[in-house]
Amino acid sequence: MSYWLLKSEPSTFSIEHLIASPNKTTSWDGVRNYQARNYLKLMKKNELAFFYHSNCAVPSIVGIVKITSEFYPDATAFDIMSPYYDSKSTSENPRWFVVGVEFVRTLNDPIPLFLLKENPLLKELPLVKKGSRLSVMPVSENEWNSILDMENYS
DNA sequence: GCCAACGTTGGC
DNA sequence: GCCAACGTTGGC
Repeated sequence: MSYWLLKSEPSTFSIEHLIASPNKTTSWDGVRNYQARNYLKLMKKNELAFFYHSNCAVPSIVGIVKITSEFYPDATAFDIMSPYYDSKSTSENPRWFVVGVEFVRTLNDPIPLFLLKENPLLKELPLVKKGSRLSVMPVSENEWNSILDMENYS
């Protein structure tokens, strides 16, 4: 059982968008970074992930989601009208993938990035490292629990 | 294979 | 809006 963290810009797709989606479920599309993609491919059904809002006024972990389906090809890469189109990804040889994600809950209070950075137990989390742009990352069980411990103190 | 140039991410 | 850090591209 692994834990994860997924970044999204709320102006593009926020956790409110996820709640408003059919069955509160979506396919996590548009990942176009090899390291992030490789983590997507490791995700197993029923594993949990934090939902993080990036590139906004107060970047924060805002909720928890569950993996509902393991990786399959990202159709947006085949769609010439999509901003995520990639001519090098074909249905015969797909380059990019999605997983299915379902809303679990929002946090009682979002945990802002600056507080995550202050927690010495999270020093190794890629999210808090300078210059880190990774949009899909693993979270260790200890880190997962440490973050949940912060939920009601922020 | 190197690396300069470029485009993107994302905190601030 | 700025810009540092990063990843990718492509000439050589």
